[in-house]
Order: sequence, then C-alpha cells, then structure tokens
Amino acid sequence: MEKKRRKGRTKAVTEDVHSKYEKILRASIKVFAQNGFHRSKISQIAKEAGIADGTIYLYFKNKDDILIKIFEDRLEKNLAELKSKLEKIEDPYEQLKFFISHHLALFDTNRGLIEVLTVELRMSNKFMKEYVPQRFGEYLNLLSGIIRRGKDKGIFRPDVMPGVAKRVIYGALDGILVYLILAPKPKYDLNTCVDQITSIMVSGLLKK
Amino acid sequence: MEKKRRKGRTKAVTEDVHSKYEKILRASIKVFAQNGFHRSKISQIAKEAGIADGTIYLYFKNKDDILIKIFEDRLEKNLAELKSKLEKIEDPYEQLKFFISHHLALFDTNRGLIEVLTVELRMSNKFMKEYVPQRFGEYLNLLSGIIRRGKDKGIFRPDVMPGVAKRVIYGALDGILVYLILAPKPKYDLNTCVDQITSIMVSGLLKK
Amino acid sequence: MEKKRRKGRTKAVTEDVHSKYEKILRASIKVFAQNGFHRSKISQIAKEAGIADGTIYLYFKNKDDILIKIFEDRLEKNLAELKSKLEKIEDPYEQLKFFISHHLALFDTNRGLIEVLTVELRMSNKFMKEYVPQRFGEYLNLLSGIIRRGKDKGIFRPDVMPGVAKRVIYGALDGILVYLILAPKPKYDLNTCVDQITSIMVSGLLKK
Amino acid sequence: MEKKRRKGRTKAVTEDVHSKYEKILRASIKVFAQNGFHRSKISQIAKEAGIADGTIYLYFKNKDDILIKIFEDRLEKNLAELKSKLEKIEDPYEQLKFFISHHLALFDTNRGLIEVLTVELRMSNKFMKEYVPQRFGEYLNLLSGIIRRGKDKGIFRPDVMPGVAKRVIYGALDGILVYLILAPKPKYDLNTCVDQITSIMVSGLLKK
DNA sequence: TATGAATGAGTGTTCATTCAT
DNA sequence: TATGAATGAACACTCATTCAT
Repeated sequence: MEKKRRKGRTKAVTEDVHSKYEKILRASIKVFAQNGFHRSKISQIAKEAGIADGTIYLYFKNKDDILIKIFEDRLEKNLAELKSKLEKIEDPYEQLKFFISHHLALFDTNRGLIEVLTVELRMSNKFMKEYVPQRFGEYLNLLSGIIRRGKDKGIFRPDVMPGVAKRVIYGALDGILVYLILAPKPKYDLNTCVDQITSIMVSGLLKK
Repeated sequence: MEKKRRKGRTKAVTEDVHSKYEKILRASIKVFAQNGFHRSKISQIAKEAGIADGTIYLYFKNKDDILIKIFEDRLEKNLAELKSKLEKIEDPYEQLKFFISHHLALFDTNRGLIEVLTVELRMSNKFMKEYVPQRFGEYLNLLSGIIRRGKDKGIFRPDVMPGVAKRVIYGALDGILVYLILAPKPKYDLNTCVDQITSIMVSGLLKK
Repeated sequence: MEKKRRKGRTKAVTEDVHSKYEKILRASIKVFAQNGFHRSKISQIAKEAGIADGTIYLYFKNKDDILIKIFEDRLEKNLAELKSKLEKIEDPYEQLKFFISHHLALFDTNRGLIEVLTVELRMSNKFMKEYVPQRFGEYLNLLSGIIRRGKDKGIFRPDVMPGVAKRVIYGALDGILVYLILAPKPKYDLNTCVDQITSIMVSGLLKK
Repeated sequence: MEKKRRKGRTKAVTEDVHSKYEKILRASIKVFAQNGFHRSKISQIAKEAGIADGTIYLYFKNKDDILIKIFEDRLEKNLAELKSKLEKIEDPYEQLKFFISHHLALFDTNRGLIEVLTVELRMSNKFMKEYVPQRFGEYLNLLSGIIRRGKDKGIFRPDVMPGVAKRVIYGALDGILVYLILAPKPKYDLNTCVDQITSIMVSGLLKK
C-alpha cells in the first residue's frame, strides 16, 4: 500500500528529490562562487542548503561530483536553451551577436554560476582529467558552427579558422566576465561590454 | 667548505641566496604547472628544488607567497622586456601584432609559467584578495596604451574603448593558450594561432 | 490486505514477526561471517534480509544487539540439542567423542555461524562487557561435566582439572575450526580433524 | 657537513627513530589491548606515546599498518628467541613442554601483546587478507617440527598428524590464554595451566 | 508494522608550518 | 643558512540510528 501510494506520486517524490538535489546544487554554486572549490567546505554547503552534511552524500558521490554535476546540469540547460534560440536566427552575424549577448547576460541572471564557470571550469579542465565536461566542447562548437556557416554564406572572411576563432571569441567573453566579476565597481556596464566585444569581434570577422 | 666560501665572498652569498630563491621559484612553477597550486605539496617543490622543506620558508613567507612571487617576478621580467621592445616600435598596429606574438610565444619559451599564469593567476585574482598582482594590471595597460595611441593616430576605430578592448584581447590570447595547454595534440600550431588571433583582432580594430 | 490477515490471526502475526526476526538473524550471520562484525553495515544486513534498514530496529535494539542475539539464540539451540543428546550417552569417553564431533560438525551444517562464533565471540567476550554470553559458559561446562564424570568413574586421570581441561579442549576445537575456515583448501578433512583431535585429547585424558 | 655528522651518528639516529617507532608500537599494543583495534583511536595511541597524531604517520603507513607491524615485529622476536632456545633442547618431549611454558609465559611478560595476539590476530587473519602474518605460520611450524621429530624418534604416536596437531596444541594454548585474560580473578594460576595443558597434550601424544 | 530519507557525531589522514639542531 | 622530524589543525566522508509517513 505504501508503495502504491508512492508509485502514485512518483512525480511528487521526484520533485522532492529534485528539490533537494537542486537545493544542494544552488547552495554549492553560491559557496563555490564565494570561496572557490578548494576553500569551500562540505559543511558550508550543507548549512547553505539547510540540510545535514551527510545528506549531500545521498545525492552526490563526493565533493568533486558536485562540481561535475554543476557543469553537466547547468551547461546542458544553457546549451539547450541557446541552441534552440540560435536555430530561430538565420543570419550568422545575428547569431554571433546573440551568442555574445546571451553568454554575457549570464553574468546578470546567474552570477554565481558564471563565477564558478570562469574560475573552476578552467581548473577542472586541467586537473579533473577523468571528467572534462563534454557540454563545454559542444558550447564552443556552437560558435565554430556559426562561423562556419558565416563563411559559407560569404559573410565572414574565408581565411578565418573556426576551430581557432571559437576559442578566441570564447576567451574574449571570458576575459570580460572575469573583469566584471573582479572589479569592485566596473566602469563599463554589461551592455557596453556586449557592444564592444561584438563590435571588435564581428567587424574583424566581416569580409570587407 | 660551504662556510669558508661564504666568509670569503659576501656577494657570493647573495648570489647563492638568489640562486636558491630562483631554484625554488623554478621548481614551484614546474610543480604548480603539473599539479595546480592546491594539489602541489611543499615537499614536492622542495624535492624538485633539491633542498629541504624548511629551507623554502627562509625565502618565502608561505605557500601563497611563492605563487605571489612567481607572479611578481615573472610578470615583472616579461613586462620590462615587453615594454622596452614595444618602445622601439612606432606603429600601434605593429605594436599590437608584436604584443600578441610575444605573449603567445611564452607558451614555447616558458610553458610551465604559462600553465601557472592561465590557471592560477585567475584563481588568485579571485581568492588571494590580499594580493592582486599589480604587474598584471600594468601588463593589461600596455595593451590599452597601444590601442589608445592607435586611436589617437587614427588607425584604430574611435569607438573602441581601450579599457574593454584590453580585456577582450587578453582574454582571446588566454583562450588560445588554454587550448594549447589542454589539447593533447593541438591541431593548430603556434604560428597559425598568432596569425588568426592577430587577424581577427587587428582587422576588427582597424578603421575602415 | 496485510492488515486484514493480521486482524484475523494474531498468532500468525507472531509467526510473521518471528519469521522476520529469523530472517534478520540469518542475514546477519551470513554478513558477519563474510565481513566481520565491524565491517558489516546495517544496510547490507537489511538488503540480505530483503527488508528496509529501519525494520531491523523494530526487532533489535542496535547493531550490537544483533550479535548478542545470535549468540543467545544459536548457542542456546545448540546447547539444548547437545545436552539432550549427551544425556542419552552413558560413557563419558563416548560423550567427549560426541561433543567433539558435534562441535566440529557445525562447520558443515552452519558454517556462517561458526565463522561468527570463532571470530566475533572472542571479540565480544573482551569488549562487549555488558554482555558476556552466559550460554557460552554453559557450553564449556558441558565439557567440564563430562570430564568430572569421567574422573568419578575412574576413566579419566584424577589429576586433570576440569576447569582447565574444558578450555584446553574448546581451544583445540577452536584452533581446528579457525584452520578450516581460513585455509583456502584445507589439507585435512573434517573427519580427519575429528579423529585427530579426539585421539590427541582423549588418549591424553585417559587413565593409563 | 651536516650530513657527514649525521652519517657519523647513524646509530644514534637509528636509535632515535627506533625509540619513537618503539614508543608507538608499545603504546599501540597497550591501547589495542585495552580497547581492541577497531575501538582504538589514533589520537589515543598518540597521546599514550606522548607524541602528536601526525607523527605516527611518519613511522606507519596507516592504522592497519601498526597492527601488521606489531605482528611482524613481536612475532619475529618471539620466534627467534624460541627457535634458538628450542635448538638447545634435544628431547622433543622436553621441547614441547618448553614451547608450552614459553608461550604461556608471554601472558606474564607481555600481557598486552598477548591480548592483542589472541583477539586481533584472529580477526586480521580473516579480514586483512593482504597480510596474513607469515611469522605466525612459522610459529605453528615450530610445533609441527617438534611433533614430527618426536614421531621419528619413536616418542610420539605414529598416527598423530603434525599438521593437525600443531593447531590443536596452539588452540589449546590460546583457549587458556583467553581464559586468563578474561577471567577477572582466574582460579588457576599460570603454572597450573602450564602443567595441565602439558599433561593433557603430552600424555596424549606419547606412545604408550 | 514497515519504510528509507535524513541526520550528524565521529575519525583517519594530510600537509603547511615550526624549530631544535 | 639548512635541515627534516615533529606538530596539530582541519576536513571529507561514513554509517548507525531516528522518525515522519
């Protein structure tokens, strides 16, 4: 009977589970953003999530796993959203502009995540060699795809190499985000940054 | 024997000190590059440097201090060199090209340092709040200086904001270096990267 | 459904309880035998018994209590059986032979139990001071009783002290069981062991 | 120079090291004897040894390793001593008597060790399968050697199997030691036990 | 009765740092 | 200066036990 009742409420249970899983994920992003992965303590995360230390281990294998899951989950969500939106845009030029503004917008909508991504993703790339978030590669490939299509359409310069350009552009975005994160009172607002980076990048890519 | 030599040549002592200081710095760069700052053990560094653990504390306040000194020392050297070389170049366009190739060239000449800079500098920027390497700001300002002069000379677009552009360019360079570091067998060699990034950046900055 | 049945047959409930109690006991013996008491997890026992972790606490106070109950229950059963069988034997010499073969036979009939008894009983004797299984003392006293009667009948040597001899004999049996348990492929089979130990012990105890 | 001086005092250094190693070993035996291996805390051992917790890890790989080293070191010492003493005895009968009294005497001379051996050695035999103390096998083989020689000389019964008998005898000794350890006030003193066990065992092994 | 998610106290181990030599 | 043995604070993780359902 118990079981049946539970089976009848699978969704509710799932929601409950997810809500705790989500709670931990959110708390972790916040704590990691504040202190960095290595200086963050499990007990801090637990406190932030309003649960017991041990509970974390019901949802995550270990501390590393939390970071991995942040990447997986959040990058995936962002990737899916970005993909579907990009599909609705025809012009590679507009796609690129959209990509740039969408990525930088994360700074406002999900600052903690951005702080974790800019700093910890890079660390993890280098040291958690078992798991290099694949979604990140896909994310970069959205960029190279845009560029490639732009070249095909004769909008972007033919000598631009998408495989390099995607890293140049992502790096540029990253550089700006680091600035926005670190500067106590940034002189330049988000819109200015979007415009500048778009302008610098896009004009450079345009066939003249 | 050691002692005798020391008594005879005070200067030599200083040299010895420096040589040991240098040894530790070099060893640290190597070890940090391999394992990252947090996973690197003082004992590893000591072993790599061929000295005792305790000796490190005669030259550095603590583990953080080693990282700080890497930034200070190496950034300063690179900065000084870069500055003097840039002064010999008139054209801001050429200056920028030189900056880019000089920075990326570090990957070949001092790979360990680059690995530490790309990963740990970012971390430290965010978490070692006591010390945010000033030299790094100066390094970026070389870039904004070039751009500003380029604007003044009517070479670069007037609407480019040097304060933003310097971070865009540095970020782009950084993005490429991360790629070169992480990719087991990079598809693009250093020269290709220099050309691509220069092309993308510079053309973008050129007044049409 | 469950409830209905329960309401109808109170006795059945008791049976159910016992059957679950038994399930847990059996599962525990198996798990303890495999991993030892300390390395065994409540969750393992629950899984082995096919019930939930929490259910165990409806039948046992705590983990220690399971071990205690294994001793109480199984020793009691074995004791009762052994007692009644020994009563049917007149000759102390034959009684001793029977005791030995009966004890060693447990290795075949209830190997898990033997593994737990030989290892954990000793531990518990020393460390679970709250409960030193009384049945075990009674078990040993079966031996001293046999010896005493043998002395009275002039079969065993008068200088043999039953209080010491019972431990010597039990120790010898224990030593053999440890061998049988630990040796991957014992060179000597159970019967050989029974013969040898009987021969060594009994001949030594016989008045010449 | 430092090094030379040290090399000159290798013995002293070794002594120092050994004294700390020994301190930890002794402290561990005491603490393990009191609480059993699993209930013993590293911090207890450290406190008992008058050192810091971390120091233990300079001399032992981990907690298990301490137990292993107790077995290795102490069994080896006892084995060597026993061996050399047994070699001076001709008569297998006297050798057996000596073995028995020597083993039981450990109860007086090194009670803590005996408490650890009787309880933890058995546990470790079963669970630390990576390391089953070889010395223990050699120890048992001293017994089978004695019996074998006794058979060859026509002193012991030809049908006694040394491989079984050694375990019977060791088990008997073990059973007595467990009694001496556990009984708050043993009714039988060590000498009585030695006599009884010798009498029971030896008479049984003697050819009549 | 039965469940199993949640708890949180408890501990082995690491490693930056110190300091007697 | 140089050493490296010693220190001990710090922390991730486990698991027996509880309790709301």
